[in-house]
Amino acid sequence: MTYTYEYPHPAVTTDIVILTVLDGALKVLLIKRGMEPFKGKWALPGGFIKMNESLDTCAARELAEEAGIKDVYLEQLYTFSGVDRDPRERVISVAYYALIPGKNITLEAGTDAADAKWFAVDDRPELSFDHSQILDMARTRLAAKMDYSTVGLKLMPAEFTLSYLQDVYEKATNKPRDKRNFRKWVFSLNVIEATGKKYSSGPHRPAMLYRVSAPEEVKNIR
Amino acid sequence: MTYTYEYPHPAVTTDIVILTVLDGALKVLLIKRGMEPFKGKWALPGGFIKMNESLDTCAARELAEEAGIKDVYLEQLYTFSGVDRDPRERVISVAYYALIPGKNITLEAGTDAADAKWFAVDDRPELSFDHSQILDMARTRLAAKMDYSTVGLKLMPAEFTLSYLQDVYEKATNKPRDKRNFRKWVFSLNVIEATGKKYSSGPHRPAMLYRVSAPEEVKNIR
DNA sequence: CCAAAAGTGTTCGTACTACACCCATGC
DNA sequence: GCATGGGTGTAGTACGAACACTTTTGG
Repeated sequence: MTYTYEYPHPAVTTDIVILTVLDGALKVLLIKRGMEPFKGKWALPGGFIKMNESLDTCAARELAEEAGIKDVYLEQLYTFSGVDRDPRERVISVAYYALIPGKNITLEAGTDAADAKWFAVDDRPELSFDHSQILDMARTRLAAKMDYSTVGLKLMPAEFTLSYLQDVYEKATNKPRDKRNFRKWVFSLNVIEATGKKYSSGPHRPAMLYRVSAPEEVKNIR
Repeated sequence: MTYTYEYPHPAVTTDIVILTVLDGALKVLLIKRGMEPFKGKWALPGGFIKMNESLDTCAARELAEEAGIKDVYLEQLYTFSGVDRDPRERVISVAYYALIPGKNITLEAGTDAADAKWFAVDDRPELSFDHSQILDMARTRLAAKMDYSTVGLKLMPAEFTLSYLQDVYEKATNKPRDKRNFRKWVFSLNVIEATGKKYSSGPHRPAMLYRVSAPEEVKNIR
């Protein structure tokens, strides 16, 4: 079956930058391409939009299909439209970024899950298409947004220590923070609460565990 | 001539929210539609992308064709993709916003220029498609961005007084500013410089005229 | 008792807020 | 000389930045 139009139409895809902090570094999930073009090279997960879904839905679907990831924070980033960005045909890509907790990540089997892998954003292979540019923009946006909103909490698991939270902030924004100032700042936001539990991780004082008070909400600061 | 694809492709358009401060209010340029759907109703200028142009180019072209406006600040806003946002066919719209100085505006004749008109954003007719939603987002984005960047200067003519600048900021962000504090703030940014000229507008002390130091640059603050 | 990370307060500087009067001009 | 908008300074407050030691635990 084919589809015919009176005027030429571009193809439209979503590409998703899936970010997390894992093993002490900001990481991105990449997929090894199984088909031309760029066969065997790494790329962001993504795919063509269907006629009966919105872009948000498309991004969420691709995330589930290609990476086995569901129910995560997903936000539209930017739309890329370079005329020659895809060698096959004219493709306009609406980029999204997703934030997921760095703990308890199991890459469930998707279509290509065997070829999905986490890479440190700062030590990544050459990417397909203009995906390197997209990744850079996602990273910049995340760093900026963590300073004026509470998106950073989307990188947190259900329960976490303040040291872990600080580490995630430092890795995601690539800036060191002072321990006492960071804690004062977080508490002043009124977005986390103590669970009452403690977490022992070695021969030293155990840390208090916290949770996000309103997990769904992302509020702007300032 | 027709165009055929193996899979269905959506149409892609750009829609442009052209904003300015005019007669003491934030205004948007709307165009009366000459064709169905929504014939006779007001809409944002915009149109379908061509196969050999990027979205930025498309937005700039539509701006020139439909409103006769060239060489202005233009920034991608968001991509709208509701399945039923256009009754004709599946259309994905990449929204842009443009900022232009409120003085010396002459609506040069474009294709539909006779039917282009400025409306106060707060007192506008019912809009076609989802353009009301797009306009609201542009307005919110502008107000936010004027607090942490120097985009606001894109609303300034070549030479302007500080009172006029303050008025534009107040109208665009919908918040009053203290005169002395506003002036201190602007000067601390180091983005405007005195021309040495004065401007008399009535039976009172004439105002100093200023210009933007680096007209092309838009820098982030904080 | 030793090593290791958790937890905790104070001081300082800067930036934003609030606020009221004199100045220069046209008529 | 009077009406009108243009132009200016200071004091108080709040927020971010810098900075070091005690606490609790496991081994």
